[in-house]
Amino acid sequence: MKKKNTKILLVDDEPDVLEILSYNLSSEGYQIFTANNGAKAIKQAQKHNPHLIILDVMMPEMDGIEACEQLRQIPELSETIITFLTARGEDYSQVAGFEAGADDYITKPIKPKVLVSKVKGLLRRFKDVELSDSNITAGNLVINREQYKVQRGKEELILPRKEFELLALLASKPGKVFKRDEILDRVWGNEVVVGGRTIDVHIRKLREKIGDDKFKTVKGVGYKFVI
Amino acid sequence: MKKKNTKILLVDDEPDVLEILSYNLSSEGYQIFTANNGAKAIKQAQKHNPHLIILDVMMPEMDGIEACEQLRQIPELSETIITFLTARGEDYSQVAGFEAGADDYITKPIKPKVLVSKVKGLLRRFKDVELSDSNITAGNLVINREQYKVQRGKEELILPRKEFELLALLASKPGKVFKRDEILDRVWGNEVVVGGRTIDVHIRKLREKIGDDKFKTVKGVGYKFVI
DNA sequence: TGAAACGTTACCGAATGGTTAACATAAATT
DNA sequence: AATTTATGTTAACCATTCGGTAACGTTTCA
Repeated sequence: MKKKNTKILLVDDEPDVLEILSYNLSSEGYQIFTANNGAKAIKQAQKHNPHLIILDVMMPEMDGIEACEQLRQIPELSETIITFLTARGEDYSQVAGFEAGADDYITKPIKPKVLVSKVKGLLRRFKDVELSDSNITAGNLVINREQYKVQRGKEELILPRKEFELLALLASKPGKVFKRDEILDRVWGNEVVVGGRTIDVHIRKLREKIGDDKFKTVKGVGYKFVI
Repeated sequence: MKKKNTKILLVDDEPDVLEILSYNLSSEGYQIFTANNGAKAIKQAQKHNPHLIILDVMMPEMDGIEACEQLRQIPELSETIITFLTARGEDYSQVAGFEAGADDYITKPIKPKVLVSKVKGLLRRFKDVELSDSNITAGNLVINREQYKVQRGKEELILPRKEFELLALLASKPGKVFKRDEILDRVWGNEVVVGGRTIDVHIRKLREKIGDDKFKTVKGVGYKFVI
């Protein structure tokens, strides 16, 4: 899964903290939602079903611990990772936090680099589960995301990254036509702007390696992978 | 043996940590003793002859390593399992810990569930027999984390720490591509920031020692170990 | 037929990784 | 404690390849 589709909910009563977290994480490409108290956090969580929730312990009214406990009651959020923000040295809140069902904690003051790598680490766990048995099988192709390789029958193909991503996308739903927009979005990402012929060239390369017949052009729309 | 008769000695200088460990383990039915420094730990151990000692590495005065070494001198405690509490990523303390005679380690932050199941596991091992299965076998390599040794066929390789950790990580899932991010995170730890070529250099050394063909580069993604 | 969309090729620049040596630091040895 | 050795990291440079674009060719369909 692309970062773009990874949702993070930030909960803190201080706007400044929200802002810095927000800035750092969204510039990493995550999709960010925020809430400034426990009640709103729960609403947001139910609405967006985020992958990760970063929760300040110290908040007026409903504190982080309580919010966490309530979040953990929501079945849809059972797979969500919850991590606390605590001031350094507040050991007790860590203890209570784990009891309330948190998976980790992040200590203030927040260092952007540490934050980002911590978040990556936490999400990796989630991704690993997602990816672990996510081999795509399409026709005589087996696409293994974890190993970044493609098997066609007995032979093993190693594709460059973009080609691999493109193939993986198309083959994830054989027969489905992916619009050019959609392909750009999911393989290249929204930020990057590339020229009009770029996709074609990559399709060309795939056709060369995998077989002309596997990739059909739907004029005016996009491409599809057929078995 | 009934849990009720299983004695556990907890040693940590932070009362909060003692409290949570104590709470979780005693609610599992174990008989708990505590100490807040190395010297007291030794006294307690001699007095109660516990089955398991959980020892924080970082303590003022006598640290966990030293305490462990002294505990290991006591003949009555030869059957006692000693496990360390370490912060995640403190690889070295693990090494030193094993050298000092520890049987295992538990990483902070402590998650109650993990703690309990780990403790159960340790005690089960104690009941059964000594059997270390923390060896990774990949191809003709046997990687022994406990002894920090690598065997290739009959010959025994001693690798420097980082090289060993890197190899152990890659070989833990042969075929899986580990992204550079992930490698940095898991071998170097997420606070440490090292230059961009550091991983490459270590891969180079491994390739020299283990074999060029075992380590494949996936450009733009990372490295994988292949059998 | 001609405009729009896609296909193809060749080429270039940037990104990425490889390699070596030098430097820094930690460990071991005396 | 001083010296030597081993390990870890960085810097500098090289080699490769990947991704993208331009330019032109081809198909499609009104």
